Amino acid sequence: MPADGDMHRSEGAQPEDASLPTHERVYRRLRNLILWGEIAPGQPVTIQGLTERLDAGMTPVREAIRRLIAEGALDFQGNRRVSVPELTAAHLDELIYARKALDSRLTEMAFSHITASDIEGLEEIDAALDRAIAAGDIRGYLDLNHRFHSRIYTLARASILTDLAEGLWLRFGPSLRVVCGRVGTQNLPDLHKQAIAALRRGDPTGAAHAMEQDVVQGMEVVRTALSTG
Amino acid sequence: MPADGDMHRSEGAQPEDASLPTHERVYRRLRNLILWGEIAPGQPVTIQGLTERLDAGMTPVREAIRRLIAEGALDFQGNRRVSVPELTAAHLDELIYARKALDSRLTEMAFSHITASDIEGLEEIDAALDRAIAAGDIRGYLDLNHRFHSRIYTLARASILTDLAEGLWLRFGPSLRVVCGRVGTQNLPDLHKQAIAALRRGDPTGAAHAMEQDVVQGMEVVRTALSTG
DNA sequence: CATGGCCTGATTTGATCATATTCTGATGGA
DNA sequence: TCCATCAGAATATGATCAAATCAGGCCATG
Repeated sequence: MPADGDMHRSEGAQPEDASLPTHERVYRRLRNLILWGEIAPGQPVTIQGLTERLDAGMTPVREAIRRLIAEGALDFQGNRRVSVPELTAAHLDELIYARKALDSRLTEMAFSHITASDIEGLEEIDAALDRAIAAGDIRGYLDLNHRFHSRIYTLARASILTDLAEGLWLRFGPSLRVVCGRVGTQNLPDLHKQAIAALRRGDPTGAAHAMEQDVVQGMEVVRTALSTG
Repeated sequence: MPADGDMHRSEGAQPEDASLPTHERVYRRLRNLILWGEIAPGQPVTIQGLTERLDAGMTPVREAIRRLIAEGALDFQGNRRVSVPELTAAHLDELIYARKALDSRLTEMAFSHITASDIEGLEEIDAALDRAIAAGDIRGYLDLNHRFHSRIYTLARASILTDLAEGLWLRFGPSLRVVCGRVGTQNLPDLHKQAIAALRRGDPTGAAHAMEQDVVQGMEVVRTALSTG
């Protein structure tokens, strides 16, 4: 009977706050630190430094670091040295290729499962994204842009490809923030509306193509910013 | 002075024996256990079981498991349960798509750097692979086939795409062994010679296409074996 | 009286920490 | 310039604590 059980679910502000194991919490916090550029690329990462900064024991920190290394978000430089990797032009080419392949395919797959309310959800995110751009809210733009793509991944119900795609965000995310600080929000690409329109009209190939273009344009902004920086 | 230290290097057969950190050694051994199907898909993996089996402390085992979970080689099923994931038809579709995209692209990129001696190295591996097929040596076939692809990845000098591609091997490797036990080695695909010929004649697109076909055919063998099993 | 669900406690397993050990990189003297 | 010493950080262990699973018995019910 559903009378008891499942009480006081409301406590905790962020969804990350629940009584998850410490290593999981440390992992997420550290990942966000990296993703939001609060640990700059090239900067070394020490275990003991993190135990203080995150107020956690060594074992959880250690596991979080290993995990992020495996995901490519951190770089293990042989001699016990760990740092946030810096994005090179060559790496960017690889990332563009992989993201094109993954995001377009996932968009195509999402079409098979998508419902009208799913599309509305995407439009909501995109509308919020427009507001963030108009307001010059860079952090909001980055967050919502990621959320838009991430939502599509979820709809595709393709766990492996989603894993791969999310993993790529960890690799260029740290540089995104640096880059956007220089570029501003005025001419950021947003082909999301084209993708949504294609989904609505029942054109998965068109949607996939639009998303692919969105990815390319976004990554090209990064490239120019990197080369001029 | 090299007089002392570094004595009796000869013990231990594999090259994995060197004085690497324990967590690294544990990681590799565990990865091989998974890759060679010695831990069957679906079978649970416990930390304490591995500390005994691999004769290591808890911390290194723990780190190795986290790493393999992050790489998708192990599956963390909510409540502390860790196991080798089982390959479904849907997962196989995703893997085929990703491998097609990655292997073909990496072959193309390898062409830019490839030398005559590199090609000879590939031919050597492929010749050994033929011998393994003729001898019905399944394990040898699997090992050499992986080595062939892996060599190409190395030549491409694309660290991110290589990471992704190697990660995929961890996902279907465990099932490969099971599958090949049923199929035998007679009609295993080997389009490597076409790829090598294309590389030799200076045709990167042809080489990429050949490798893509090789991947597809190999994965299709897995698919039929999975569906009939 | 037999059966099935539920509860409880024992055991297994995971999570975390404090600590000992080893290794790296740097510094300073020969 | 090179080597030895030294500080500091990472690696690794085992102990301890907490959580979850499983088994077996109890009670209610048919």
